[in-house]
Amino acid sequence: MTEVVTTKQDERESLSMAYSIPERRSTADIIFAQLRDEIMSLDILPGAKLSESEVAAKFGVSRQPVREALNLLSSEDLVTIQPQKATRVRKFSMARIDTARFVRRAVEVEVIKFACKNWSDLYRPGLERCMSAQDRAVATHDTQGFHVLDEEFHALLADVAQTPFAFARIKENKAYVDRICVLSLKNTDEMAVLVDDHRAIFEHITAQDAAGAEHVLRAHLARIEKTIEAVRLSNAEYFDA
Amino acid sequence: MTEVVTTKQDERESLSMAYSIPERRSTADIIFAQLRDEIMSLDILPGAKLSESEVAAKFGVSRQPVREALNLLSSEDLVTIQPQKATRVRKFSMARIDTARFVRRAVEVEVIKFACKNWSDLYRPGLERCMSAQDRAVATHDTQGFHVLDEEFHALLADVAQTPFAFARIKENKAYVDRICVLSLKNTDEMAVLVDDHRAIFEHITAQDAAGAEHVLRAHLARIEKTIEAVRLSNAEYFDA
DNA sequence: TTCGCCATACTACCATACAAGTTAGAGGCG
DNA sequence: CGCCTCTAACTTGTATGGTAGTATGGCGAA
Repeated sequence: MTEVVTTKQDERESLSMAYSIPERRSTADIIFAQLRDEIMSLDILPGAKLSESEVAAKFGVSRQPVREALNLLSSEDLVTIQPQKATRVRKFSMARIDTARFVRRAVEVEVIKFACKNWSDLYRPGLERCMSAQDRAVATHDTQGFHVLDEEFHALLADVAQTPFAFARIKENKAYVDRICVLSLKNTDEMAVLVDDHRAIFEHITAQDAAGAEHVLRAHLARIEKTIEAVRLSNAEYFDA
Repeated sequence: MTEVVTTKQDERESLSMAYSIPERRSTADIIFAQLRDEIMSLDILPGAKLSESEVAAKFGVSRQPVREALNLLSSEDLVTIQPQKATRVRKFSMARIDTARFVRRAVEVEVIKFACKNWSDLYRPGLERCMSAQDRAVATHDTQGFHVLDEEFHALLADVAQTPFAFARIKENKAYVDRICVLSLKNTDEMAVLVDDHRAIFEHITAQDAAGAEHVLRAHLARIEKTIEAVRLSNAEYFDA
């Protein structure tokens, strides 16, 4: 298999796809992906120190690839590099959160409009199957599975809109907010409300009612707010001043 | 190369109202900024090879900081790193262009809505001064200056909307498209049309007419399309298949 | 001539060593 | 006792050598 000769961009793209992770990657890429996962899942907490030497020892490699990984994480604002001092996992910043939510909302509102315009019954089975699966996830209290299905639903919307590229941006900003919500225990009632939202959005799109779909979507995306606020109060130590 | 005190980049950094990231101005950062400028201004053309050794020799430093700079450029999709083969300046991709335009439009439409909602006459002098300066730039055929003022105008809109953070995203995506338009000679007539758009947007915002402002903004952002198409035909060698 | 193989010269990648800045703590001095 | 200072142990930043993978050009054989 000489086909594994992919460029760095390809590797990282495939990471965001979450599926089909290539095997042959550079050491730096592996460490980057690993650290990123641990930061996103809060296995490494905000504020934690990430010494080049320590990480290098942990992975059994030299400092160089670790350094490159940390540089990339820094470019994603996941860590802060203080020269000659320390590298730390960046804490949550309300400004960053607001930006992420703002951009995500803006992009997805635009996506919804295209989805209404391009609606075809060809997309109906996929969306209905996804929502049914969400019902089952709620019934079985499968928060993990629901999270995956929720993301799939929004990906399907982007498919309908024929703007799959835009979903990458939605996902980016969604991921940052989701990282915070790991700290919050979602109960089944809240999940059920989200499924209702999905159904309402679906109905408006099938009716090609852009204004209605937008209205529900905005309310849908606003629901996360009280969760964020709760986490901010209960876990203030993970937030920037 | 250790005594790096002040460069012209410092002032440009201070312009961005971003977060208070401690400025680390290492050799790698300088090389990154320099290469980025040269790529963005097309001093280095798409497809050109960027060998670690050559760049290192050019700057009189070792390969390591150059390598880090290239990694960061790679994370911004400005270069492609082909392991053990070469590192090249990435060519234009229509998919990437469409994504950038889509996101920019989505975000700025949202910004405009907030601007209408939050309008106050306090913002009037700044915007009027900016538009007057644009008139002068058109009159003196100062395309360079117009470009700066155009960006300032859209930044001011974000100020009105009280979403300065969102402008960072607008600027990111705007920059990618602007890079292409370097290849196109803007004539004064086109610039005058853009100023008219700005005035129309301004009027709608002062009247707090969100729908009207959005309509003009969409038309405004669509004007670039024919420029892109022209460049794509006249400079096909800089585009990906 | 044309095809296939191999040596060679390139590339990015990784490891190691050294340099320079920061912080914390021990110890001397007022 | 309290404060200042200096040292030592961290940290990240840079330089350099060596390694593995890739493309290319030349040579030999069909």
